[in-house]
Amino acid sequence: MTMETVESQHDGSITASLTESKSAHVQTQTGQNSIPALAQVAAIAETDESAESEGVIDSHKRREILSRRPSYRKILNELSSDVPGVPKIEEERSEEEGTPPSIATMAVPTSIYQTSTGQYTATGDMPTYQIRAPTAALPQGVVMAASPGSLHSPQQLAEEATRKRELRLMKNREAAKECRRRKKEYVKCLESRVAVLEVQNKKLIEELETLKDICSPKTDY
DNA sequence: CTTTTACGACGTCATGAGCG
DNA sequence: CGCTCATGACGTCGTAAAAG
Repeated sequence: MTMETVESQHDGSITASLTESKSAHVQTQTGQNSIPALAQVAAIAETDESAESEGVIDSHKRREILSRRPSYRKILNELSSDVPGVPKIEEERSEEEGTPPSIATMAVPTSIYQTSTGQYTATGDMPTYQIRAPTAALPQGVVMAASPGSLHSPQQLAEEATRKRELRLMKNREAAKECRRRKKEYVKCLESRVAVLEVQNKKLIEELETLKDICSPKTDY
């Protein structure tokens, strides 16, 4: 698929500013764009007229501008500390924090799937995914057993590399799912906060009108 | 009924942040 | 400094709804 289709890509959720991110992507290959980051870019673009008038945006600076913002959890938790009404994104792995990540069966909080055999079986109506069957399946439970120093033959090295790759992919897969979940939660919280603030705003406006009526005597003559 | 479109979810890659 | 985690970007797939 070519790149121009990206524009019409419908990544439904929050990739509203693909054009912006594309330009950033081209320049810095970071592509680390986000909504708050965009806001920052806009804000800085406003205040940093001089730099822009020179026509040269220091790539390093741009990099900083586009650098990754704190995680959703951080933002939301900071928000929630300011505003009592905003719920926190809960730390769901608080208990299994100490457990090594390379466990065969992971205690996924939502219990969406199992990873015991490299097969991702979704419960409910979710589709079933299968990891591309590696030539040497992950030796579940003995992950990280062999140290690189003990490997000799190229084949062993290749197997080790494959195993490491599969492990990394599996972890990243989980991380991506979790990240999306948090993102959705984050958006929901923001939406609910908007609703609350709108109500608040409306009330304040009404109050203001009432006070105006009270304080300003009728000027009938 | 078939095709098109929109959307959500996923897997993977790249990369910055943070930690030991 | 290397490693792991978090997340944006991208491409793909499945599905529901609309259009033909």
